[in-house]
Amino acid sequence: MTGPDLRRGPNEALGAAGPTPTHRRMPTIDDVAKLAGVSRGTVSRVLNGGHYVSPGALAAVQRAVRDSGYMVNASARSLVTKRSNAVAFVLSEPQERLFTDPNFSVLLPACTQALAEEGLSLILMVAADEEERNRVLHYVHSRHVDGVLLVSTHGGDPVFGALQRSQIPAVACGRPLDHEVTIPFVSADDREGGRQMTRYLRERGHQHIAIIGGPQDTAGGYDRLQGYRDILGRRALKRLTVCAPDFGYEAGKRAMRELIGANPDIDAVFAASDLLASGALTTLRRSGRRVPDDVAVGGFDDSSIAATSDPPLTTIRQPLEQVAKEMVEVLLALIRHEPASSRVLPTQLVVRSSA
Amino acid sequence: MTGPDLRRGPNEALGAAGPTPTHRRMPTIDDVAKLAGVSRGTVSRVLNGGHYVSPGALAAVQRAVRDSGYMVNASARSLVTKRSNAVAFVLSEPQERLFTDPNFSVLLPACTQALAEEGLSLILMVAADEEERNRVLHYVHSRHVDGVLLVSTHGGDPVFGALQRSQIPAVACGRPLDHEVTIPFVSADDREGGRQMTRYLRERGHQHIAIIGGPQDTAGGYDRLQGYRDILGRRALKRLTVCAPDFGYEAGKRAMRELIGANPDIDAVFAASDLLASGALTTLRRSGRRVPDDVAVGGFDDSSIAATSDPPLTTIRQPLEQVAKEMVEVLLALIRHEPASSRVLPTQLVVRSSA
DNA sequence: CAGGAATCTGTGAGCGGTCACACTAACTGT
DNA sequence: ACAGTTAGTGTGACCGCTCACAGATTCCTG
Repeated sequence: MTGPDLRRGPNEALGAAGPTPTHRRMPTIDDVAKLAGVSRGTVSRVLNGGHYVSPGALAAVQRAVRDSGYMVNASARSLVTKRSNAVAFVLSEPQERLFTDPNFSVLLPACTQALAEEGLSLILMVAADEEERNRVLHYVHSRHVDGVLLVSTHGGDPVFGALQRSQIPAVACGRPLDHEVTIPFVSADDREGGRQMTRYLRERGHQHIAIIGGPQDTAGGYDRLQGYRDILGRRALKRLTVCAPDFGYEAGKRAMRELIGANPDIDAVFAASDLLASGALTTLRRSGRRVPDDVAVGGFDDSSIAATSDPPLTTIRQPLEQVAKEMVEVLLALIRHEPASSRVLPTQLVVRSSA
Repeated sequence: MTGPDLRRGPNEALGAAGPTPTHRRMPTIDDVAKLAGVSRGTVSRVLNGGHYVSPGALAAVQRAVRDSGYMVNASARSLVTKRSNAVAFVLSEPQERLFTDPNFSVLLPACTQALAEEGLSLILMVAADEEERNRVLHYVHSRHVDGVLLVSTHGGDPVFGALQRSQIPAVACGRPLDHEVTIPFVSADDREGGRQMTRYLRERGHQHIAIIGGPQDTAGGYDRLQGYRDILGRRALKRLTVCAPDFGYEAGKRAMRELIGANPDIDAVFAASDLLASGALTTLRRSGRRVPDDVAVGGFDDSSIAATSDPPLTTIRQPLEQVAKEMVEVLLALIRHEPASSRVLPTQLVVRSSA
């Protein structure tokens, strides 16, 4: 005997913006069942694919759902299915990165998008310091989320190990440098990208091709430099190489200053990121050199600033939207206990005016 | 890598992946209770503040929690408390904005941070088109989240109305232009900011101060232009005013071209965003004008590009970290059914080299 | 036309917490 | 001494859903 809907306020306001003082109780699956004249089970079946439901019941339930404005209660469902339909996007980096690195600004919405298409939502977490890292780990471990998308460039990040130990489905963005880490990853082919740009600069006839490498404790920084060396071999002199401590604009300015100081007849520079390249551009302009006439500049990422810098940057395109999509794919496979492995996506040379 | 695939049956049914066989069952509150030799209720009390618990029981429970690796199940808790401890960050804008607008890159992590400090997590949602908007609304309405942080600049956004009708706690970033909208908001004082910059340019002795206004269907675009007019009054000639269709770089380039076409003796420009200013810079450089000697340029936002553009931009600082913090404050008040109202934060002139 | 398969439906038993309530025991004040 | 607090505890009733199972139809198919 299920009692009728008592103790609801007399307030029947529906669409109107009428001031409803107390929270109107949300209709439950039982309300819908009663309204449709069927059982809980049937409503549930309709809600989960509609298999084994007669056309009549289906229609009745759908109408009841519409009429009552019913929405399934996520907590109740998660409680029994043990699936939260949410994924954590963990940024295990100092805060500034989110501020400055344009790559996140495309990776993040792309992941949101790809997840949304699968009915999953993205929970953003930043793990800059020890305390935040613990909070994130605690959160993840208590099964708030079905999986983790991990963005951390620097090697030796403790989050990798912790995640790995806890058996939670996780995918990294970019190849983890730490060899102990077996979490699958998705990344662009940084090394080949480095080769592409270096090859291009050499083919354009440049004789003194310098490189502003990224931080060597990141896969991107390391691999791009390797690609450069793959092409130039021993011709890649020490004084043509500077490694920046980060991928940012200021670092690019400084590195470029160092380079022209050490080697004034440089006629080309490959910077390991667009931001570095943009900094290099500034230094070159201030030193009175014209780009690309005196010095050609190549970037990496094809981020938004590549097109808006002056001159627009010739760069290596990282297919970040694709990276996001595949990260989600791999994570989904992991969540479903299907086999999944790391993926490396091809890069592409984008020629603009700077080289 | 994971070992061979041991799934039973090739069933590919939707969501019908069986109960995960390998997962060892997470300890429940009953396990902890048994381990500590107390009842469920006592454990629950410990978990929720520890009031009315004897020191002995407290210690026993804490040890049991530690030993068993227990973590509370969020779904179970949410089911009864009706609180999800999550907040949606809804970006109701075309995708590109997240890509290009540097403001989001500071607002977003700042909100994440502020929420995390209150034990809330941030769920990122992008509502670019009709379909996505419905998905977001559906999500929010089904009480997945306790509240919504809404970022939408353009007036007439249907999300406002929908959110308002549904009685869900919500706070907007930036003043909604639509007068029907009563959702509280937090924003910088755009109008006063516009006055500050215009006043500064006038005080520096500039005679022909133009403005590149933002889109007039956004509060920022509209108010900054009003601020400019507050100072210049009728001296603000039509041919000194151009309104860009968005706050972006390209729009700035184009607008600047229009301005110098219509009025070659412009000696100062106030751009309604740093990105617009940056575009103006490019056009000015190409037209052979020096900044700030020939033309002074003022921006707005004090975003990351302000410091890295060439020359560095004199601009108006929006306290976005503060905006984020106060948005969370207001939202929290709303969630707790405490009174809360909109807040407008002061802006600040930041002098660099461009003006 | 019997009988097995396939379709459709309702029911009860949880999922893992919280919370109100009842109860005990020790501590008050008069 | 007795009632009245107050601290500390256990219990049962949910919260809203899914899922396995059993029962009831209908649909073949030999």
